[in-house]
Amino acid sequence: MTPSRQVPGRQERARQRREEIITAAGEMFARSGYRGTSLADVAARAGITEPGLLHHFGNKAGLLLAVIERRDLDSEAFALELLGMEPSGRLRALPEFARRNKQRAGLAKLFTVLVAESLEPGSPGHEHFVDRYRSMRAIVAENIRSAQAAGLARPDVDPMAKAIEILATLDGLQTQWLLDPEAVDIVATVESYARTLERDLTCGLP
Amino acid sequence: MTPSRQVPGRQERARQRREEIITAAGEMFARSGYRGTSLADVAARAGITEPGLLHHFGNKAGLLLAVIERRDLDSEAFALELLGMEPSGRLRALPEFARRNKQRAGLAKLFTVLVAESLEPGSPGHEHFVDRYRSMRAIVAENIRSAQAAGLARPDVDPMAKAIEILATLDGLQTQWLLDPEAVDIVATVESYARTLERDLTCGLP
DNA sequence: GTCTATACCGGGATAGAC
DNA sequence: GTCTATCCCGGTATAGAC
Repeated sequence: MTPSRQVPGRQERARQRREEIITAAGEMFARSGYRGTSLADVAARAGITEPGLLHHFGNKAGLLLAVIERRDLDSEAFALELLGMEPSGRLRALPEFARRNKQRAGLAKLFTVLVAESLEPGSPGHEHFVDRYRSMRAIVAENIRSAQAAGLARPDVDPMAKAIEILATLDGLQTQWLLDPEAVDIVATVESYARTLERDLTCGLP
Repeated sequence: MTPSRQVPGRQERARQRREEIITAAGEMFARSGYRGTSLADVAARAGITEPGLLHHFGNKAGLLLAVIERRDLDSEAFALELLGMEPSGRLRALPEFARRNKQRAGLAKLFTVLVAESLEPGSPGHEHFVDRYRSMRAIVAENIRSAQAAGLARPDVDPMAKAIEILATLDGLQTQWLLDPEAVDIVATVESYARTLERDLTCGLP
């Protein structure tokens, strides 16, 4: 029997160590990208040696996948939160999303940087991001469909085309903001876009 | 006196060589990013040795800047073309832009990849892309302003906010398309977005 | 202007002790 | 599970001949 105790056990300690390393790696990847970050960079920041690091993740790509996985848990939590809301209030939640992202700019940057590094088929994260976008598009499209069914959106918009467009805009706003935070107020522009979207979906509606 | 002749002179030959190298570098940067590409990769593709390559550009960052400069000439040509059109026809030119970009996917990818690698202040291309986005936003905003003055767009949209939003959407559509060309038809989605935009700018207009 | 040769560093990864 | 030591590769860049 392996008794569970108050004091962290061996496995628990290891898990914590892993989490610390993933956090360190995420910070470095956001700054310099996957390719621009060395295992030594991550190891130094996590207070471990390179072999110690590789013990947990096998190789550098394994570390990347762990970082991506962690980020996904975070964004999934947000998606669930959004889906738990009234359909009519989801648009209004967008600025709140932006506000939260602004607090954790590192996470936003991580996503933007890793997607760009994953454009090429065969790169370590490629499959993952392809799948992820497909499922995000499907979720948003389904939302639009239900809004249409409820009479909250014009029936003549193509849900998938609009879903692509919405994700595109949010991504693009984020990129411009990350590049030049002085010139682009992410919260204000997302707020403005939410109004655009509301107008767009309801324009000409009885 | 240095006579200009029919046969390419020494300087002309050198310029051509430079252009060939820049082309090769652009292709490699688009595929693997700046950081993921080695001078050896570029040299091999251009049919030259590494020292030969460095003779022309000094160092790797110099090569990057040359690639960026070339890409800019291309996009400036498009901007001028667009500005030469009737204001009312510019929206309809967007899909044509997308169609052209589709033919030269490498150039689109190059831009997307390099922007992401330039998010961090201090990276080789950072200043350049900050400036470039600022001027693109200014141009688009000015276009919106003149459309408003001509009664072609609702006067209550903030031109700069809308400019940010338009560039964001086009960038984001491009990213999704590059990541997953099977799932995202870039021409169709840009066409759809152009309609969105037209509706948005004129919705409720007398 | 392009080459060969080479310096020199930093990268990822492994072996094996503790 | 973490360390030290080490391997070996590939990276950028320079020196100097032609």
